[in-house]
Amino acid sequence: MSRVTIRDIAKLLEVSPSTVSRALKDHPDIGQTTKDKVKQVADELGYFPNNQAVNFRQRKSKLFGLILPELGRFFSPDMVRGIEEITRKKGYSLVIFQSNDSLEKEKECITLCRSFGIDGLLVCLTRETKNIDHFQGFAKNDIPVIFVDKVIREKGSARVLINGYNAAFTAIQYLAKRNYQKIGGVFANKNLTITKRRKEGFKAALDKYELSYKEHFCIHGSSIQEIKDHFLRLLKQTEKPDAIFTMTDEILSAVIQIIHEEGLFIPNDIAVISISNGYLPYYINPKITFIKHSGYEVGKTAANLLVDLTENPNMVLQRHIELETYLVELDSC
Amino acid sequence: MSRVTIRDIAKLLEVSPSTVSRALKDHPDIGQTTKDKVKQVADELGYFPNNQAVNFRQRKSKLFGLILPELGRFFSPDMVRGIEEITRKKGYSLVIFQSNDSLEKEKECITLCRSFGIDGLLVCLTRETKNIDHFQGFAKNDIPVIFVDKVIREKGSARVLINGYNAAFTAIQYLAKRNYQKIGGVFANKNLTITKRRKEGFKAALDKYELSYKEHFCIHGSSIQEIKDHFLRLLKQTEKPDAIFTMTDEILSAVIQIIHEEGLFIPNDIAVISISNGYLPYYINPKITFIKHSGYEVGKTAANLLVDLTENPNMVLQRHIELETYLVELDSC
DNA sequence: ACGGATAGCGCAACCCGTTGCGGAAAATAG
DNA sequence: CTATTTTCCGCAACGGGTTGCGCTATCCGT
Repeated sequence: MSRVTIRDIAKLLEVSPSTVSRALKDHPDIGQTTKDKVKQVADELGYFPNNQAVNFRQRKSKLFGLILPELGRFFSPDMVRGIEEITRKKGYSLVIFQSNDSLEKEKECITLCRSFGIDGLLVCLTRETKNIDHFQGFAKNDIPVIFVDKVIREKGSARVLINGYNAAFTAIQYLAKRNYQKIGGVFANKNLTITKRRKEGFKAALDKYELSYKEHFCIHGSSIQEIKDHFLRLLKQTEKPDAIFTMTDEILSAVIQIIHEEGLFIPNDIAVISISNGYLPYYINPKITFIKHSGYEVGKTAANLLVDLTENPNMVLQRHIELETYLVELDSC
Repeated sequence: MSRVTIRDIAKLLEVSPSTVSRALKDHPDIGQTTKDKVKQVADELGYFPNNQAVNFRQRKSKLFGLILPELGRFFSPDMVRGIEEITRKKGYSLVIFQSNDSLEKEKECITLCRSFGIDGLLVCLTRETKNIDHFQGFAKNDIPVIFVDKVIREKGSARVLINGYNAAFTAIQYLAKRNYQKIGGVFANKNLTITKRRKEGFKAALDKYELSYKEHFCIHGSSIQEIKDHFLRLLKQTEKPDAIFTMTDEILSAVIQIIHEEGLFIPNDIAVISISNGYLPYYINPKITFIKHSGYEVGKTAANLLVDLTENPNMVLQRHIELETYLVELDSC
């Protein structure tokens, strides 16, 4: 059974397809009686418009693309949730692609997005991505691209992320005020902008509170396993930190596991603070204080910006948005 | 700058668009020299096919829809990850929709899917959904629909989920063998098939080990808050369970929080076992034993089945798949 | 009754790649 | 050298909704 088209309705009523088309969208050129008849027949036949045809004609797809390294368990699901929510509210749908943290796959995703004729793109870059030249194709066709969360600082690019500098700063400040002296940090891949910003905030806060930055208290890793290994080694050193800052929930989860496995207690043996989306800190016993950032808000903000850029590219002034975070105090370090 | 079409190439080479089209796909009717020239020019101009036009013509979209109540933090991100992986490997892309556990929104999502002309659909039903009549429209157009995880038992429908009965049975068996006598259970909404199946397994195992099923040791809830409230009340009763089974990670996370807040210790005060995707049990101290199910595997299996149903609807025999789970022993109850 | 305004609708092109069919030129056969 | 096949390519329609433009019929005013 083939689907009902506008021409089927037209034939049945002995009018032209254009009349049907206009009648269905209440075009003033069409008389009320005709409109009524068309709508009634459309209803009876169970007609619904073929978006493929419409979008093809209008040269738009009402689709947004979302490329992200991987659907994780903390930040990204919330972000996707926020993106999907806004996206749909505004009449768009969302196609998702995983780049698996591979630059090559990221480029594949881009090709797919282009061939689908997406109207806008949200991207969370892979850790392999060093520049954003491969997104130039979209600019040429006036298709807006917004970088989210894992971004690269490049002028002109639209970016939505949290203020990682302030978040890290706030975390260390909290520890410093509680007289922790030997503050360590566990960070993601050294080369990522997200890591750099958070480490800058980390260092600045240490500086402000006259605590020396100790390189061997800071570890970096690109995978959870690497982080676990490095952190375990850190704990085995003769001089151990008395407090640990973790820059993401993923890292926090790794650190927590090692701490438990080593039979250490929080906060007596070691205090822990993290930038977090705000779930994990509640599962842990004792709960830990964290700097709350919201994947959901980042997602919503980015999606709203994308809609604006898509529909009124020239009206949008603020193309770079950093969301602020806040302290959620759950323990008593 | 508008995008390059097949006609642009045709004009440049003074051939017909059809020749270009055929040349680009190595049609035997076209001479080698022409093919080479076409391909070269296509390359120079940065031509890439307009999928919208192609799909419109072929009356297919190479898009799969995925409707789920909400993107959670445990099972569903992994499932989506698996779906996206297979989907893309097989040449399809994935559009996601959130129904927010509302039947009305679920229907909205269906309308969107239909108007997009998706080639196949994966659905995780809302808790409000009592029947699947509103999916009939897809059947009429030979568009396969697969129900995933949260399904409704209805003959003829394609379903992929875990064997919740066996999973629950295994969990209770584990507790019974360790001589827990007063086993409680925390379940989701009573009316859901997923809940019923797991509770059946729960009861069956109690029965096998001659442990009486106590209604007041079992609680149900539709939201995390509701579950927390009920569970807290359970703990305040004079007769408390000595072990608790939780049917999902979401529920486990709620239960864990209450246990911690009440200052109870696992497993001495109360043992805990859960069906889990396998992350949360590691964050908790002490780690807890769980029945491992895999959102990732469910996603991959469902996506593979969907591809099969889409491409060879008549070849597929097995339209109902239940994945088995296994015990992961982390504690020493 | 006649000129101009307006309401109501149809024609046909358009978006872009695909494909059945037919035709001309070249190659091969006889 | 003619007849037949093969090679290579173009024409035109298709898919389904949209839209600029033009045409006719009715209406109003004078």
